[in-house]
Amino acid sequence: MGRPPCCEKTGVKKGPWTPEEDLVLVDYVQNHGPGNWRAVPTNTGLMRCSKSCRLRWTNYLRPGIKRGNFSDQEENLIIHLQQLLGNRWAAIASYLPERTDNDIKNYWNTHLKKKVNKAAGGSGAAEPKSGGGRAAAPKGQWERRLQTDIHTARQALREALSLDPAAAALPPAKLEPVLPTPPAPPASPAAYASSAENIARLLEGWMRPGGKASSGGGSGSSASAVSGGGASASHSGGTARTPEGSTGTSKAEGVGPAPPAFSMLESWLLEDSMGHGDAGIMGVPLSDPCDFF
DNA sequence: AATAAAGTCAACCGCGGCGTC
DNA sequence: GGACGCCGCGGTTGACTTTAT
Repeated sequence: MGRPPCCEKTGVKKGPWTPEEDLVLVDYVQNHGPGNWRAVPTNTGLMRCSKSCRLRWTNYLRPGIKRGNFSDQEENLIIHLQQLLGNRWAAIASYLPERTDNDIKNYWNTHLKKKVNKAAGGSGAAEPKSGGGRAAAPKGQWERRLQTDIHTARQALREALSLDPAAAALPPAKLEPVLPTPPAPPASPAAYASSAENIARLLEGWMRPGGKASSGGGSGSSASAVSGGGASASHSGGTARTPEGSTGTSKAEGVGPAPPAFSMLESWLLEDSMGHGDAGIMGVPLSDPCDFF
């Protein structure tokens, strides 16, 4: 009614992305930076809608994202954050810089939900359900509410991290100076270059005879070589991945070291324990305590 | 070895928020 | 102040893979 479908334009391609399309998109983002997605299809000739381009970039081509292989710390963190924030995957993802909201959402729906439900004895208490899909409160309000929850969140994080022996074993020396705010997306050309490397590897695996070229998209879409069976090839950013094109699921990968995100979180927690307070958390100063609700 | 069922994940859809005119 | 357009988010779907029978 009010709004026409975003991709009503005829000729807009849907479905899995091909490596060629990925290359075009990466090339464009390298030159122009992410953003102005509306202009991407027209400037690149990609027969994709702007949304699709943005999604592809943020979920797969963006450098520095890690896929599959969620560690116990990450699991615990997601569970706790989910309890605190509800299904605000973007907000949760901001605490896991290497993970995309889509990835976290999928992981929650496929793994953690069951896990938590089981742990809760099927009481169904695991889902706070922050108001039927959309936030029950306006954004500004929930952000403020989130800030009030910071202490609770920290406790939860501490809990989450302390539950995992591996976390406790992490040498404090690894902790880096930290911004408590979620890391900003990479902006330097070098960062984009790493994305180009992703694509290069992707193509490498795609063209390799044994590389399961089109196994993914059984229905003839070569892109599934990227997103399906060979999906892992497209996301080397940050984590070393074998070009074997394993299924991209967690079992296909070895257990890696704790992600930097956890160093950050731990550092944040440490800072807190040392009395550095909330300054800077969420990067948004709480203007007025009276604003709460 | 073949088939069915379950699990996983990439992508799409629709909605709401925010900025601009 | 209202209308319009773009962006981002969360829910959902469909295709593919893996596991069980």
